[in-house]
Amino acid sequence: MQKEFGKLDVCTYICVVKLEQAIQSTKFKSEVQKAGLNILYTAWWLKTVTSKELKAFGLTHEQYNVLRILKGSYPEQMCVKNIACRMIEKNSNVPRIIDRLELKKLVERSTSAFDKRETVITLTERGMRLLAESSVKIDRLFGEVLTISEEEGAALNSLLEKVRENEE
Amino acid sequence: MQKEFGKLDVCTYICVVKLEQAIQSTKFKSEVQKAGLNILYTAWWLKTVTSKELKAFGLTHEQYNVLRILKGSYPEQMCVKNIACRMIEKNSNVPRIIDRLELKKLVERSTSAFDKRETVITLTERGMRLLAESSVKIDRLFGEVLTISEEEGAALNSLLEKVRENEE
DNA sequence: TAAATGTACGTGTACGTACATGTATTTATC
DNA sequence: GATAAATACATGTACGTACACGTACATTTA
Repeated sequence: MQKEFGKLDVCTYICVVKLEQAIQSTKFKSEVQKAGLNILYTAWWLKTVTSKELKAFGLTHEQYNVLRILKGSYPEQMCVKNIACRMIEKNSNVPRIIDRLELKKLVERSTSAFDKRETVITLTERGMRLLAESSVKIDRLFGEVLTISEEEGAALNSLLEKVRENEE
Repeated sequence: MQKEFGKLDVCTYICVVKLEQAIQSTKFKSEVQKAGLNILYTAWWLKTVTSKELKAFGLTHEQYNVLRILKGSYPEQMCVKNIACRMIEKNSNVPRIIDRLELKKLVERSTSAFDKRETVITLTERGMRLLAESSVKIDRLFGEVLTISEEEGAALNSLLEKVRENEE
């Protein structure tokens, strides 16, 4: 049985449009405050939608990201540090994610010859194959789900960068 | 020592504006794909900024949210289910978050008289006080950090709702 | 009213995040 | 060249998420 919240279950939430309905709140202090919550909620929504798709491949969102980053510099290998600095969530514990990928034989660890402190990660044949299969699905999903136009995408990008303009 | 990624440490990331710089990538397939990553990154950024502020109060982002939700219906009590359906992350394990708030004596659990399956949560005096102090700080932080205008906030909100318009 | 079904919540597990610390190795400094 | 500082990574802990399942209680149905 699917977990439920109020009258809506998790599947329903994925189709819910309005923030007010999603978090059962109508009183926001301002559009700006609402935007903050909206960013958090939309990120959760995006992650959930893609995670559901990745489940068929036995991958988590984060494991998929690491595989994609590795592919990005293929055939050049990458060390853990260089993977970490490309992750979206900057506190990702990359060694731990690598542990799981290694268990599934999707990547291999070896010590760098140039700097023995570095652990160099290689995508295996199997990892390449799984990534190829899953990324087709994910790209298609994004195409189906994110139906905003390029212009709207660009507008969204410039607004989000503006949001992040200020430091602490 | 602060954890580092490439040349940037976590504190630096908080001030980084451009997504390209943040995730060390310049080749996005489209503005729409970039927007997807931008939403995820901005959400991480927002959470990190507020979590740092909440640390002074011994609260996590999620614990703070639960306290705020409780205050929202104060003095009326809330059951676990009704808290859960107001959380931004819909799979939050609310009983576990309540466990920690209860340990810190910020809330109290009791069984509902109307429906013995329900656990009713009450904000304690101490919880009220801590929430009051911390929310002043958080509201101020948001005011300082989110310097977009109300119009920009409204534009952002309508774009984000458009992003979520499509189901799986 | 007895049995079946549904609901609310607690709890267990795998995984991820945030952060601190330990260890091996490299680089900087004297 | 020896020592100190910095770096790369692994690992431990507390907490959160995603999800499955168990138990107590409520509601529906026969």
